[in-house]
Amino acid sequence: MVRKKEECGLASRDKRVTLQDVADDAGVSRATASLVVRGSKSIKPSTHKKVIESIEKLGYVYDRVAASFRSQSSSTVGIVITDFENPFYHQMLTKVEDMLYEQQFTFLLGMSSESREKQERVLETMLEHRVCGIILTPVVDTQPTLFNKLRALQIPALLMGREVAGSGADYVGTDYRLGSQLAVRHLVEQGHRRIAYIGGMLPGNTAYQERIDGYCSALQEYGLEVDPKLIIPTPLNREGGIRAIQEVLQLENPPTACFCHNDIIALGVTIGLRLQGFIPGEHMAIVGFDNILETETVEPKLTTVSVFHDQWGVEAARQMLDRIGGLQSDPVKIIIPPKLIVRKSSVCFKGLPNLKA
Amino acid sequence: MVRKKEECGLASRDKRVTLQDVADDAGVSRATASLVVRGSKSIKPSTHKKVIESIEKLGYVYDRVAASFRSQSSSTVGIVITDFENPFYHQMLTKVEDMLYEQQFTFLLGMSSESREKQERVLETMLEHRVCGIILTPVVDTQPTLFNKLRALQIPALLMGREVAGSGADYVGTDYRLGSQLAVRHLVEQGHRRIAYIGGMLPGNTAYQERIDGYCSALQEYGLEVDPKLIIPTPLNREGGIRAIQEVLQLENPPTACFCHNDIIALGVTIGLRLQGFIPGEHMAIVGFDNILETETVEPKLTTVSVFHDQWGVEAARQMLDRIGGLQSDPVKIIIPPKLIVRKSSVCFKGLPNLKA
DNA sequence: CTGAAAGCGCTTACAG
DNA sequence: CTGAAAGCGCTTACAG
Repeated sequence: MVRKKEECGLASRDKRVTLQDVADDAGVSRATASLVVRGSKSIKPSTHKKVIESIEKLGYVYDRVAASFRSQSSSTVGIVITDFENPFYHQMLTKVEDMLYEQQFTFLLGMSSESREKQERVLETMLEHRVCGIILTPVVDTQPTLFNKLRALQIPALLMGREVAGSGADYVGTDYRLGSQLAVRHLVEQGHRRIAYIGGMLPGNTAYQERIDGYCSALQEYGLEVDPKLIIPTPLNREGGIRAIQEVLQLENPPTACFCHNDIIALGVTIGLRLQGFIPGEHMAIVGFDNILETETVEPKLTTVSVFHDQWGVEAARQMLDRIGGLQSDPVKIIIPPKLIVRKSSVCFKGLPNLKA
Repeated sequence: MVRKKEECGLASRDKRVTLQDVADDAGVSRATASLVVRGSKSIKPSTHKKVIESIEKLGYVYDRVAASFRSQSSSTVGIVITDFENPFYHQMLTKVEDMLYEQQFTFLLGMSSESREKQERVLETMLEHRVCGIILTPVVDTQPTLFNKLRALQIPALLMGREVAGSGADYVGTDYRLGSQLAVRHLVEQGHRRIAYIGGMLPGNTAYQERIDGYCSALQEYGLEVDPKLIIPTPLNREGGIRAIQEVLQLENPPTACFCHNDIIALGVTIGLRLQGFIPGEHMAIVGFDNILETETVEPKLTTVSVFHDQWGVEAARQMLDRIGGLQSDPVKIIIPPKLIVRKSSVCFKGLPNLKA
């Protein structure tokens, strides 16, 4: 028996089922089928049913690429993070995913690895994919010109945690200055007079600068002097904390408390103290920043400043959805207030043993 | 002065610059411009230069949606994970992102939250977006029928860490059975005779079942009996570890060592021991599974089974790229051999103090 | 190496 | 509520 090519099993399997096929099968027009697929209310129930049945029968898969293309719209949001290791992103991404998903949006994820060049290329790729919005944790030295193209294409952008002056983008973050003040005030109230700041110092980056400001101003509130020797720059990871505390312990006149840039560093400080034979908390008070999960399970539990990263995700998604919905306004700054979480690491201090022994 | 609408600033800003605009500006045809954009070798350098200049001048952004649509191809891979909290994913995603990015692929990320229904909907959305491949960590009770549609559409799928019998998908994982054997043998060699297994027991899931098998068979190698009371099911998180060790410590005849389903549970066990006044490692030997970063900074450092999750990412990306490239073959199983990493938590045992005191 | 024409699978007015 | 026609911005043969 001779078959025409279109009737061959192989040929038909290679061919995608289209809305036209569904319409033919259901005995309606393509336009009608399209309305059914998109859940229009103005379709007779009996017609709706027929079309749905044909869709199931034929295994039709809606082609969003074609739909986006035709309507020149998009349901894809681009999210660019610096890396996957930082626990900060997990709560944030979980919330953002949840909320965007609810509204039928999908997201493209990119990673900048703290490289300005990679960030630029990732962003360009996302524009090529016609995302309808971008949520970005900018790398440290991001220039405002990065956002020129986004503005020209009228694609809303939202920055997370790090501001870029002149970007014209919305911003979600916290008041790092206040957070640092809360931490340092608490330590002073606990009786500490010499308090180290352990963390990065990247000039021009607000998230860094504000912490230092808060640290200094809180000390000054109590008439305490800022000793530059107690400001210890270090890489923002566990190792950085371990190395920094070794440095601290060798100072002429060591501090009795450490306020750390983030929890990861504070955990490094905890480890580092043990490595040197000290008891974290008892010999040296410690306060972190972020309130990651590990702060509750480390011994001693870590006092920290919670910045509610899950809330950042909620606000970022909400604001982005508003912008995608067409909201026109000047750039918005959403600041989630930080809160001090007091745990054992800052309230069990017994004094430093003689270091020079 | 009367202007035609097309000449208005506003109208032209709303209109996307197309390849035709670039071609017009450069004085070539659209086909030529298309070749330049896609980096064809068969274009005169002078023509290439003219087109590139026009692209920059006009701020042209390549429209991948249109290109994908026309060529009926795709450069987007879908990745579905169960959640963002598990550190397992971080190394894996980092490698996958890197390698796909090198090859000009982008990825859509979805989260199943261990819900079968959500997993199904996320997958459907990805198909609608015409991904060219799917990398999936399936939820525990995933049915092989989930993959029928993928097969019909000839979209390659790859499973990470959990097999689904009959799925027809490629698989990247480790030998959980061997990993458990390595851990338990080590504990027996250290003199332990009563060794608990703390972790989930989800029947039908190979990643779980294989661990139990390895645990039992290693004990039997040494002629030790398997005591069902020492197999403690618990949620796969820190709290689960904390609660499980409390249970263990109340047993009539408690074990002297715990082999844990993963590092997070082992960290919970460590915390739990301290909470009860015991010294982890000295009073109870502990071995984890995964080799996450935290195992090196906890006190005592955690002995664990490394399964090289970064290597999973490399292999998954490589295999997926092969499939996307058209590789036809039966489903492949890529097994990364596990390795025991001995640290302090399993080699400083001094014996359990009298529990019933 | 370049140009003219067709078409990917939808959505969008516009009639009926 | 339904149908016929146009077109989104590219790529793909096919001639020249």
